[in-house]
Amino acid sequence: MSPRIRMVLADDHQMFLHALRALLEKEPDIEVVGVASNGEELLALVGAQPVDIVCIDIGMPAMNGIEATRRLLALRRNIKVIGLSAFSDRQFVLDLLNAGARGYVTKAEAGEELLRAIHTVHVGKTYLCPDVGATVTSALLDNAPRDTSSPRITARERQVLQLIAEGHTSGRIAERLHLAASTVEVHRRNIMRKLDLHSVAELTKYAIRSGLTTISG
Amino acid sequence: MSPRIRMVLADDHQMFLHALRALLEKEPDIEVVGVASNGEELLALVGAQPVDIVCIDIGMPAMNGIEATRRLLALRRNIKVIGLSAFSDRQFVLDLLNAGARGYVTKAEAGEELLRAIHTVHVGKTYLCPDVGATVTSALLDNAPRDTSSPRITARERQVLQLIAEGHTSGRIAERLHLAASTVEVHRRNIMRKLDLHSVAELTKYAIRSGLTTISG
DNA sequence: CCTGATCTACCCGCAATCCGGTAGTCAATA
DNA sequence: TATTGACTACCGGATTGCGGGTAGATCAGG
Repeated sequence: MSPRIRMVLADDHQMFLHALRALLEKEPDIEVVGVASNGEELLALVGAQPVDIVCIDIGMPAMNGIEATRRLLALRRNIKVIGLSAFSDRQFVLDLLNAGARGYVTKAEAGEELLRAIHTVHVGKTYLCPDVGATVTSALLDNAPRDTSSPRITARERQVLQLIAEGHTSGRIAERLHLAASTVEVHRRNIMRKLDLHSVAELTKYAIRSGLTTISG
Repeated sequence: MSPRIRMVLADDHQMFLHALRALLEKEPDIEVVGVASNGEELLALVGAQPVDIVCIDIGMPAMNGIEATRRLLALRRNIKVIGLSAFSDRQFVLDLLNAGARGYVTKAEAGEELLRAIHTVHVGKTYLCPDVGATVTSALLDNAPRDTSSPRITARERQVLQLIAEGHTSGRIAERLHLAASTVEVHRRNIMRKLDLHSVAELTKYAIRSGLTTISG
C-alpha cells in the first residue's frame, strides 16, 4: 500500500479552509497535514515537513497566489501546486502555470473535480478543470506567435494595475513607486491597450479576477 | 433525544457547498438535507420538505441573497436563515436582518463560528459573528436618528452606481437614463459623499459587494 | 401647511484621465 | 551587431472626474 498523499491547503477564508479539509479527509488516500490562511503561514508549513501537494487560493489578499507559488517552488521544488480560484481568467491561468503550478480548478466546480486534479498532479501530470482547459490548452498547443491575442502584462504593469484597483491616482502611485507621474500614466495606458479595457471600473474588475486585489478594501 | 437540525445550504460555488456539507455532517446533531447553487433550487428544496435552518451565501450572482431570504421566508415563515458572506458590510448586514435573517457569519471566520450560529438561531435567538456584531448592534440599539453615520443610497443613486461600476462615463449614463449629464454627476457626487468613497475603483468594489454588478463583465 | 427627502439641472474650477505622439537607457537575444 | 521589449520620461490636447455651490419641482409625512 502506498503512503497517503500529504497535502497543505491555503486560503484566506477560514471557513472554506476547514470545510475543504473536512471534505478531503473523507478520502482514505489523502492526509491534510496543515492549513494556512496567508503566504507566510504557507511557507512555514511546507518548510517544516514533507508535503506532496499544495492547494493555493489565487485570491489571497496578503500574498499574491502566483507569487506564493513561485516562492513555494523556490523553497521546495518537488511540491505540486494546484491553483484554486473563484474565477477563470485565461491569462491568469497561463501565468499561474508559468509560475510552476500543475493544476487549476475553479471553486464553481464540484469537489470531485478537485479530487481528480489531486490524483492527476500526484502522478506527475497536469490538470486543468474543463471550462478553462479548452481555451488554455489551445493557447499552449499553439506554438505560433499569437501576437494580437496574447495580451501579456509585465510585472511593473501588474504593480501599477494593483494600485489603480486600490483606488489610487497616477500621482500617488508614482510617489509610492518612486516614479514620475508621466511614467505611471504610460503604464496605465499600456495596460488598457493590452487588455482592451477602457475604464477604471473595468481595470478594477480585471484586477479582482486576477487576484491582484480583493473586493473588500 | 431531540431530532437533528435539518439544514439546507445555498452557495454558487459547488466546491464550497460540498466542503461545507462535509464539515457540517461531522456534527452529530446536524443533518444536511439538501444543497442549492441558486435561488430557484433553494426555493424548490425548502418547498419539498421540512427544513429548520438555511445558510445562504449573500454573494450569489443569479439571485440576490437578500431577495432570496425574503422569498424564502414568504414561503416558509418558520425557517431560520443564516447569511454567509465573504465580506462584512455593515449596511448589508442590516438589510439582511431586515429581510428576516437570524444570523450572519463571514467566510473569514472558522467553522466553529458557523456551528455557534446554527445552535444559537435554532433556539430562536439571533447570532452575528463578532467582527460585525459590535457595529451592527450599536446601530440597532441606537434608536436616535444617526443622520451622519447611516449612508442610505436612494434607488436612483443605486441605478447610477451600477452603471458607473459597469464602466460607463457620466455622459453615457445620462443618455441611458435620459438625464442631463450634470444630473448624473450630482448623483455620482452624492453617492461618493454618502459612502465616503473617492474613486471609481472603490465605487466598483462597493457595487460588487452590493450585488449591483458582477465581477465578470 | 410646512418640512424634509429626492430628483432634476446648472454654475465654476481644478485635478485627473485618456489617447496620440517621441525618445533615451538597459538587458536579453537573435 | 542589431533588434526587440521593458522601463523610464516628457509633450499636447480633449475629455472626464470631483468637490463646492445654487435652485426649482415633486411628493410624503408630521
